[in-house]
Amino acid sequence: MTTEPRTARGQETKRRILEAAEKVFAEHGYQGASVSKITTAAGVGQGTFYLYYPTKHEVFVELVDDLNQRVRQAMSTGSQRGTTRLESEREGFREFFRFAAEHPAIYRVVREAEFVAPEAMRRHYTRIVDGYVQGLTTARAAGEIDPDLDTRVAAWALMGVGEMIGMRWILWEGSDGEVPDSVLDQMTRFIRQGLGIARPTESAAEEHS
Amino acid sequence: MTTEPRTARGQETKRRILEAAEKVFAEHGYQGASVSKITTAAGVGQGTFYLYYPTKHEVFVELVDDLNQRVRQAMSTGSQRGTTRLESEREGFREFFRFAAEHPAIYRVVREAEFVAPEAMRRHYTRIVDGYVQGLTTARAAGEIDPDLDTRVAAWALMGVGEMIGMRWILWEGSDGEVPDSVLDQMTRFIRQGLGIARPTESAAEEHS
Amino acid sequence: MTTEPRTARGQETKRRILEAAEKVFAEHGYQGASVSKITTAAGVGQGTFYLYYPTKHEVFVELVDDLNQRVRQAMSTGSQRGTTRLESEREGFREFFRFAAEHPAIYRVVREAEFVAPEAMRRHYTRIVDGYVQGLTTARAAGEIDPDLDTRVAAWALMGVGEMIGMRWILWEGSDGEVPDSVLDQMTRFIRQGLGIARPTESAAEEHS
Amino acid sequence: MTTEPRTARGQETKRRILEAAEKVFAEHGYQGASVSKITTAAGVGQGTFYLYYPTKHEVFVELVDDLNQRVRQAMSTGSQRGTTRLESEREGFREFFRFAAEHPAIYRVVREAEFVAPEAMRRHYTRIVDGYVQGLTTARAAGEIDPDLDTRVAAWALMGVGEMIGMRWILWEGSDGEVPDSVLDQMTRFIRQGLGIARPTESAAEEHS
DNA sequence: AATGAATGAGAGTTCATTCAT
DNA sequence: TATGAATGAACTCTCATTCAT
Repeated sequence: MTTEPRTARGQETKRRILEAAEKVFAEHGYQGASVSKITTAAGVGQGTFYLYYPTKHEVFVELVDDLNQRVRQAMSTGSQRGTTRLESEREGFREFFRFAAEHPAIYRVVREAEFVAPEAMRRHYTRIVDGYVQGLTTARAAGEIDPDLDTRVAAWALMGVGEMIGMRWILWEGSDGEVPDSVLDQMTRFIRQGLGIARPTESAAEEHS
Repeated sequence: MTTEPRTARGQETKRRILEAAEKVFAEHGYQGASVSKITTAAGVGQGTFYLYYPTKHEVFVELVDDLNQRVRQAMSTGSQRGTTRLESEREGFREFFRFAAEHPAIYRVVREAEFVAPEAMRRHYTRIVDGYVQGLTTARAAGEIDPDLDTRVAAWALMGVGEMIGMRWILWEGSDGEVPDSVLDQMTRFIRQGLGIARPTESAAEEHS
Repeated sequence: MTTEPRTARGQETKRRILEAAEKVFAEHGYQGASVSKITTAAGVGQGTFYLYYPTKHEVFVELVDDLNQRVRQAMSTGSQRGTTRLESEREGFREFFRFAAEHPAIYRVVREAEFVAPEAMRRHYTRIVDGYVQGLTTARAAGEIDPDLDTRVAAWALMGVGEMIGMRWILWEGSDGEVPDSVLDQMTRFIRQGLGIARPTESAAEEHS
Repeated sequence: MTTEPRTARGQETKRRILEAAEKVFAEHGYQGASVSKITTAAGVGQGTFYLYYPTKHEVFVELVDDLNQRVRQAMSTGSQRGTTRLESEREGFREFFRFAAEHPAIYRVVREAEFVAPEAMRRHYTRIVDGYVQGLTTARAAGEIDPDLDTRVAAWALMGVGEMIGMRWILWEGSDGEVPDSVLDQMTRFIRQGLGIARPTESAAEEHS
């Protein structure tokens, strides 16, 4: 739905607009953001915006999709660091929180977007949940988690836990917030038990005080 | 911050404006709602609005607080129906979902509000979480739940689970959605385990197929 | 489709806007006219315009209808001055030209409007033609004109003659143009013969030098 | 005022732009047409337009002149088919209507142009009228028409009749409208009488039922 | 010759808010 | 208490035109 530039110069311009959009949306929210704020931030003329995006709504959608891709990438990277299911979850969340802390936009803007671009939002959440479902299904097959758990419901529950904790400790605690280890520990404990994962052996350090 | 009417007629007018505001915000979101839409829906003149509310923002805050009160009331009622901690949680959520299904506004609008009225939002979430913390603390003292769990973190986690499941099954599944019992069961199971509540005796019916 | 003011003050304002619109449309044409030019000319704020007219298009339609009413009134008045069919036609045209000379807007704007508000234009022309048809039908019944003439076709033909002559001699000859008597005479002669009206007796003065 | 291409390739390009302009102006009117729509329709880059036309206004003028030439050609051809003055008029109009039916653009666009390019319009009308004047003058010299008629006034009257009938029966009756023979007959009758042409002998078929 | 990129002025329209009645 | 009138700033979006390649 967006127009692809045909020259290198154009691509550069479009990229700058998208970056500016992220900054502006993050600072003012969807409604508070205006095309003119975006173009000013990007250092281009107002009309230039419409060369690449038909509407303000459309940049927003592209931005959400872009952020979604990046956050999933981050989570996936974190997840692969873990050797057990639990470690995977924990590291996935850690990366998620880190990403969120570096891009508070994703929280604020994405949450606000439910009203303004529902499809984009659903795509966003669904994609993340799909990742969880896959991981959980594999884990269940391997006997690592409660065999009676519905992986889809569990996945949405995990999503919710992560989102809420993130909102509370990252967004609310000032802009450079970070989820403290103690909270991450408690959260991991809750999730471990919720998923029915056996308690790690004493040697395994669950509690990184 | 809002002006209290001095006559009965005035009270009636203010009430009608608030009701209209709920309807209009629910339908159009915060930005899409206009004062004129609200006054039209309320059947009063445009100027009348400003007799009771100094700004559009202020009705919104009052509305959020009002909804918050009602949702907490509903949850509390449900909660008291339960005889064990687990039943309390389950019934609390059930009422929460029921309320949400009847007032999809609360989800949409409240979620959107994060940006537009952050203080109101924090108050909203904090109040609900406070209720949870209280319940959980009592339960922990009674030995009903995992003694090592940080009740505050757990409360936020519960909040997140409820919100996300509600969003997914109530808002997304069409407007008259309802969370199916099977999902509520799975969710309850996840929470029971997460909180470290002992499995109910066989006689207790956890699985309402 | 326009909003009626509920107070005297409002009516006055709406009237001023319509008057300003006539002036501005006359000067700049439909496209060249802007709402802001109109409101400036009317001495009101830009937003005030939208209190009474939903769009620029809508004032235009109201204006065309208004002009139409006035021009038909003028023609009718002139027409009634004549004692014979021919005199009626002649005097009707004379008034038409006089009106057009005083309101060059009607020509320019109305002609331009075919593209921008076709319905309004058709209404305009049809109403005028209807007047002609009525007059011609009566005259035909009275044996005053060619009995084999289709009054509808004749009416459109008359319309065309008047419009074109008016455009040529009023609009083109400078803004305060007036159709010279000699032209009106020639035109009347053409029409008299075209309609098959018997030549007036010598005593009757057809040629008003 | 337009730039003449120096190569065959350039000529081809300019021609394509003019053709595209006709289509686009016909569809959207003068203001609704944009240079970018024209260049897109022509399949050339936006900048290319300005190689051949200094402004949007200028293509329009060229287009009007072009259409004028074609319509006069068509009328002339029809006219020459007639053996008497009356037949000439009738056949001229027939071709005019045929052309208009095939190019509704000419009506709409040309009429709209009065405001946007008055000089072009006057040239357009004047040229057609000049043709009439010439024909009528010849006919008058040959004693075919009313010797007291001012040929110039009569020519403008004829113009008006044709335009109005065409507008009514071609533009309004759906896009593939055609002036019915009965209307053409009536119109011819009106004109014949108006011009003071003697009634054709019985053998001549005036009424093509 | 041809093009896509870029621009900024200006368009129509909305709306929270103020004010006179 | 209640109201409709009025406003102007701000918004999104369009477009004729210029320019570097």
